[in-house]
Amino acid sequence: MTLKDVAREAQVSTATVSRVINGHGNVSEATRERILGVAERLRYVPDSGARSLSTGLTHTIGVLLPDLYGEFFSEIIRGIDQAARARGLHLLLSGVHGSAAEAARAIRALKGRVDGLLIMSPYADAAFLEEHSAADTPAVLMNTPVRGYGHSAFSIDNRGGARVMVSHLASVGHRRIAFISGPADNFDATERLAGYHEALRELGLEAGERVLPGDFSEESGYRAAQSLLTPQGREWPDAVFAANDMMALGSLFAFNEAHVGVPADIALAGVDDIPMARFVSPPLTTVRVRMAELGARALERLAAAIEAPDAAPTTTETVPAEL
Amino acid sequence: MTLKDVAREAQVSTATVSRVINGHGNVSEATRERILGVAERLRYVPDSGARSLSTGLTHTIGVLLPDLYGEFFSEIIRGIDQAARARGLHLLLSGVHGSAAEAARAIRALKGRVDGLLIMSPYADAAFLEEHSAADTPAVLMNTPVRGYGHSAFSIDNRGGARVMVSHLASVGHRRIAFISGPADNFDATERLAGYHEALRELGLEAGERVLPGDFSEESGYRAAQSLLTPQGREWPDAVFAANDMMALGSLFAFNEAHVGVPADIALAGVDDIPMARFVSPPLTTVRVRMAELGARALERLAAAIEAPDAAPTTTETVPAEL
DNA sequence: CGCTTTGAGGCAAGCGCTTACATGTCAGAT
DNA sequence: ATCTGACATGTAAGCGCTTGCCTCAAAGCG
Repeated sequence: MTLKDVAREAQVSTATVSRVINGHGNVSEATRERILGVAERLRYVPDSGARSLSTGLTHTIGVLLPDLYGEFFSEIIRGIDQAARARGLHLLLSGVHGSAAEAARAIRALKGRVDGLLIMSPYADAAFLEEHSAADTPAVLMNTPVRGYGHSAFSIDNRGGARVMVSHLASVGHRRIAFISGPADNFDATERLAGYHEALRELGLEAGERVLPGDFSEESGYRAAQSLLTPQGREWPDAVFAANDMMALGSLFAFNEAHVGVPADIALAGVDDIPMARFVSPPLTTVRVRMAELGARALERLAAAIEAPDAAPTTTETVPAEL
Repeated sequence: MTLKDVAREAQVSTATVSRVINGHGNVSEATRERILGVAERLRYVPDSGARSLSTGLTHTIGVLLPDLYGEFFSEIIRGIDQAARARGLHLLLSGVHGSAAEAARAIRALKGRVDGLLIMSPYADAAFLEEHSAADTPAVLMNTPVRGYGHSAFSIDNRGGARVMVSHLASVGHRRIAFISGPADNFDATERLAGYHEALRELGLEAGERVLPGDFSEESGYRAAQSLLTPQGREWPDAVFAANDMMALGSLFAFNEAHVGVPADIALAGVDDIPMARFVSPPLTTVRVRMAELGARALERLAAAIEAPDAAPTTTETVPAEL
């Protein structure tokens, strides 16, 4: 079952068998076929582990993701897998839940198993990688707060997406646009909030600014909407823009309960384009993020970096489309 | 950066360093600490690839999944990952879309990289594994049509789930229960249909039997429901049981459009417990399948088989719960 | 006809690590 | 004072594969 067995059986040296298996030249057609025959008969399958040791190439890339929940991640993984398959690469998947220490351990455990790293983790900044990953292991960061520093990074254009949505709401006539924010320690959330602020400023709509607290949960969206409806002397906004779809859904339920018409009385928008957004009535206006594309592009970039470790590392952004 | 470097620097043989790194005894406390110090200073990280070669253990298991779409798979992966993490195992993920040949290639490419295989694929029957996978590589099948034959297998209890749902519908008084079936070549779909038939027979409700064609798409559920409503001389059923939630949703829209009250005029049920089922109004009655649990249990079983290749292989089923 | 090419294939040195076995030491035991 | 272990290390043989370099003979050359 090893190279050596095939060599013995075919009466040649292991070198020749190796050449045949790898399609390197300098083997006569006759022996070539004999060896192929023997290999077939013996059901020889090369041991990729051993091959990796001697070539230094694993054709595998390590993927570190913070959590494996939901549509969001399955989309990323799908994109990565698709691109990897096209390039003949394998994926070593690692969910990193906890601390930076756990992330570090995960990265170290990958030494010698992967040719490169695809990382989405709050801890993965340049210093962290410098510290825990071999210098010669290319890495691409996904959706990370930090930029540049010798590693490529792909991020969702949260800020831009939020601005596009605000512009859209403004363009259909809304002036007082409220925002339901996400967790303050969440990168996506703060970026979306920043985009909201920027857009208001640009459009001169600061007067209608109103930010309600939220934590990405449906529940928090529900509460935020309710707080909006209590007659506190302040007028209702024309539109409510939630930092994610779940909160938008929560708001929708609150509005429904209060018999506030959407979009008749108040417009409602979210971010994420979760499948559900399409199915509620009225369908939610939402910003789509093409996660699969993000994953695929990150993989492509990594693959390129592996093949030619001299291409300039850039920070690029995935552009979200309005839905 | 290799064992040898550490050995040289610490003025000992590689054997001793190896012993220290792996915590094998017979090393004096003094050298032990010296070596640890040097390793730290040199930022030595063992090459797991090389280690695998010489120990024959990779601490990695290969996961073959047919498709990487949606909640369904992210749940399976989450369950697997969780169990793997608990056991210190890594996951080599491989999406297999196309033919049996592709699946075979994927399996062979894993030779020497994994200690075991977790497979969900229509092609993966015993003969297939026999043919393409090394005899000494344990494998566990998930949700596969074929049973036993020396490999453990975990399946969703589609049949039982369907029966439970039919019983439930019957117990709340429905007598004429229609079924919207899934693709005829889909294992899950045919099992659910079989469960439906069985339950009707057991309950003596064959008279109300009615099977409508569907293909798991929302669209097909919509059409099925419409076909039910056209006055063809036949009475409406009391209840409609769709082979999956998407079709149930489609039906729901059709009923809403036709101003047929759910559940007032007709009951509606599905299978899968997709998140959306909770959010439509009225919430769908649905059968839940704990995919994460399935994945986790399959991984556990595989891990056990790797550690002790002599445990009896069994075919077990995941039990779905009514929601 | 002697000499350089060239194609086919073998030799053997790794890749980085583990581990059975051998060696050397020193503290008791006799 | 000699012997016997127990303990701390070193030696070296792999694990399965790749590859630079070398050999050998047949073919091409003037």
